[in-house]
Amino acid sequence: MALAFLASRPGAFCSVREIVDDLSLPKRLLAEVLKDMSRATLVDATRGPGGGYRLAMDAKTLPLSRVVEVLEGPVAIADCGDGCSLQPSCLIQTGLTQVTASIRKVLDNMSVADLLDQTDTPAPKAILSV
Amino acid sequence: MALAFLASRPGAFCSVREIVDDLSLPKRLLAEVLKDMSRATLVDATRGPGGGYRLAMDAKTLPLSRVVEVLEGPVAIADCGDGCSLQPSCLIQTGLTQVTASIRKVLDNMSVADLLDQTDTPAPKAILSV
DNA sequence: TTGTATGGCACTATTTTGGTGCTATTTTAT
DNA sequence: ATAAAATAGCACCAAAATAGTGCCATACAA
Repeated sequence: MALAFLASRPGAFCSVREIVDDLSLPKRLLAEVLKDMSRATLVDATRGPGGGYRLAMDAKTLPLSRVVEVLEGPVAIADCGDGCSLQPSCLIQTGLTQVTASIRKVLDNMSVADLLDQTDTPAPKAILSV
Repeated sequence: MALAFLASRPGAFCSVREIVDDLSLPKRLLAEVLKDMSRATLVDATRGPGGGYRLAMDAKTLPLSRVVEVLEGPVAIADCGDGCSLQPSCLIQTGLTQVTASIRKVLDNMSVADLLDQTDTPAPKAILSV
């Protein structure tokens, strides 16, 4: 939600207060999240009065997969691989990998700009054809 | 994993013990899960000696979306809608709905048969084209 | 130099999820 | 008949993940 907010005000630095007032989110929590995103260079930050955050790039070039990775770690539906004790007898590991890959593609092909409500977004580019 | 196991033994009733021994899963837990699936008619169950579970349909006709719904409820990446307090100020509700729809499509188009390790599965049919 | 704003880190609390205890009921083989 | 094998149901516990807070340091601009 915060990234969408920033995307709706391209280039402008928005303070946590500003965002929180508009979106009615817990201030401290959003601050924490934006710090993480700042560390991951998804957003630029400036301090002091008039400071705040802004997207570090065009919202169209920021895929959701990147956002998910920053907030929740690698895109996955299960912790398969390396240390899983079930691995030897697991019949579906490669299958799960395929599912994960497909979901990852969905997130790769949808950007923060696409996420924003379709008030001015022309056409979403993430279409799943079977 | 259990459904894949059952898919690998089409038509045969497999007991919880049998599955658990092969897959090294907690017996009691798998029993619970299979009960849920039985209630949801994903699997058939018979009691008594020689009884157990089997898939209620061809593994190819059982989409992963159905399995997810039974085990975890409606496919969703957030509880948007009705009772969400953030809804009025939320800028991404329709966007999230689109993401969910795309992910749902992935799960709709992949079956338990596809999930099974590609030892005899010809070609996965869930391919994501952009 | 003061007020506004982010940076960092540790910590608490709540929810979700993995897992268990116990008992009843159905079914088949002896 | 009856005992053993198996599912059905439900409440409960434990561990892990996630939402949220406290506190202080640091930077920046008027």
